[in-house]
Amino acid sequence: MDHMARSDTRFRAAYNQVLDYCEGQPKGAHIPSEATLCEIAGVSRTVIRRCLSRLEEAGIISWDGRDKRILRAPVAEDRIDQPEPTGGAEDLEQRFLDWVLRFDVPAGTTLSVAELSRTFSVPQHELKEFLAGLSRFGLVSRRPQGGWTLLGFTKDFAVELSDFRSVLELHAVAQAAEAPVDHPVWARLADLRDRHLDLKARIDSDYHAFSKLDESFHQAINSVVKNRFVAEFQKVISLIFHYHFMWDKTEEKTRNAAAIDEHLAIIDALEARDAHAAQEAARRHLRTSKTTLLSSLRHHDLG
Amino acid sequence: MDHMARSDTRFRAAYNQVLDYCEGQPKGAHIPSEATLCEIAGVSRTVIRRCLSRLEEAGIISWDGRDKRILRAPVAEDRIDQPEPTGGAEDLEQRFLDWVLRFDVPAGTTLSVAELSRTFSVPQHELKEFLAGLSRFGLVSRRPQGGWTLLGFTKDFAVELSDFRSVLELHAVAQAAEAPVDHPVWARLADLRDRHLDLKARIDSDYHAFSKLDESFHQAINSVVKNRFVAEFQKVISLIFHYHFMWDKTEEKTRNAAAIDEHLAIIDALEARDAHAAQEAARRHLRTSKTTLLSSLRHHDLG
DNA sequence: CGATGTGCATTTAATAATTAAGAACTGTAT
DNA sequence: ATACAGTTCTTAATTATTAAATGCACATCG
Repeated sequence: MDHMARSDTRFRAAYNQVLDYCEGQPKGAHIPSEATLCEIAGVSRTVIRRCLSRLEEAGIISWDGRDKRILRAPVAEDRIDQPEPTGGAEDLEQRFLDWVLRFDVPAGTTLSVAELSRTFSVPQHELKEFLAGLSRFGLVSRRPQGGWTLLGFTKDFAVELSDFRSVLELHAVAQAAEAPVDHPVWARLADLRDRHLDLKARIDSDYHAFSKLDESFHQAINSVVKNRFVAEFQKVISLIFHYHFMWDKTEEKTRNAAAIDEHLAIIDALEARDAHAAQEAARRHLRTSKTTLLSSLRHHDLG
Repeated sequence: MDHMARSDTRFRAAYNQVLDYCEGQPKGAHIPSEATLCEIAGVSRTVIRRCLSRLEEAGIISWDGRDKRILRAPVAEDRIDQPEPTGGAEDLEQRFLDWVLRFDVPAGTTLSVAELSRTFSVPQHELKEFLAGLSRFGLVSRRPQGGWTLLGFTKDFAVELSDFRSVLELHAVAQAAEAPVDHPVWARLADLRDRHLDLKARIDSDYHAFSKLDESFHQAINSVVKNRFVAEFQKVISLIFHYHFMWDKTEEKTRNAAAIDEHLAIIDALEARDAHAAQEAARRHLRTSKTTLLSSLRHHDLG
């Protein structure tokens, strides 16, 4: 137990789960087969056998071959502490992009795995995998001397991202216009129209609320396209646009008020099933978004 | 020298490079500063100092502080062997997709890093990074018990891939139709037209040659779009389509003859600067491709 | 005998430990 | 005052170690 290589999280969780099972059983009851316990806990037999060993040691069960019986009911002290409630390892993507944009990490910066590992408290190998994934989107690239370089967030990057977004979103709008009347998108759009009108009425005070509404709107439009590639890209795209608009506070009120009208125009055209008008409205809106993203980069002295 | 952790490839290369330098110098000559040698070899001072130590041990130079002189000319035996000429680590992507399609690895197969590491003779951590990258494209996903699952190459996957390809390629065609007269794409298209007509004339015997021509054609079309995201995806898309057509031999001759005509129709429309006709021709061709991809899956008993 | 279950051995994956390489800081001789 | 070497500290690639998964042979019970 000195130098642990791989974490025994799986064992700990399984052990507690088996304890849960034991609690529901009366003293002297037979315990099901190892394989059955595997299915209950969702782990391999190796782990279950470790659990049984420990249960025997703790005097909670007797175990001799296939004869396993409950000796006493488990108490609170029998449980094993679950270390680290996966505090940091989860939404690394969000946190990473947040960090890049919040601190205006400039393009060309070399990212060190060790340093990132500390700031995000995530094991190094997970970060390596994460960066490898990002490199597929052209956001980072490996340096010949080792390490990684942040490529994104130049002017070129923003232009290409915007253009790509336009391609995807115009396609989504075209699909939406053809959606059958009972498609869930129509209910979502009706709801979104109300929320847009609502916000428009109180835009002077609540213009900050637009950011969330914007995300919902674009999500609704893109939900019409059932495509894993589109979905994956959409995640990155929406993150970047979303964050940039959050940090760029110049003329936020005017900008958001204008965007609301642009959204409404798209909804109008879609509900009228006017595919051509919807395309045009969407094109207009995407053009505005692109301009905003570019100007926000300029304010941050990038590109 | 017992258990090496990190490879000393860099040192070996640098050492030989410094030997090269020494060969050009007369006996007794002074050797430039460590920093200068760094620039010559393109490595850090740490490596250069290791080189100097070894050169001193080998009796090739004398080294006392900044006083470094050549004692004797290096001979062939002084060189260090350059291990492994990076035999396998390079185009892993090609080899992996090739492997999947060649052996019809079915969707849902669990891929073990250890096994893949052996079959491709690539270090495990590189494979992990590679798979992490692929997961961004929805081709594989991590299993909770560890390991990875191959997701792609189901019917759904093929449909979504084809649709996504259509979106990108129709956009590219639209861009191409608007390209200025001096754009290099026109020369490429003219050349492609000739090669298509040439192949069409001898299709009965040389229909195998179409595969390469197809790739060139789609590459030319997409070259108009300067976008890193499009380019990255195009790589995967073209690989998958390309390989599938290579393995699916049913009615290859008829299929290729038809595709040639479809390509020519697109070229005709583009050269006439008729954007609408080009879109329609491209749409027709993409529809055929999709059907072919789907039927090839059916022949392989997938989906 | 067949089905189900266990014991044991092997294989795989996560993570720590190790070592080469990189980079910065410091003193010193020219 | 400055270019250089000595030193120390960091970082990244790779091996080693341990937890977990898997596969096979044998046992036990109906």
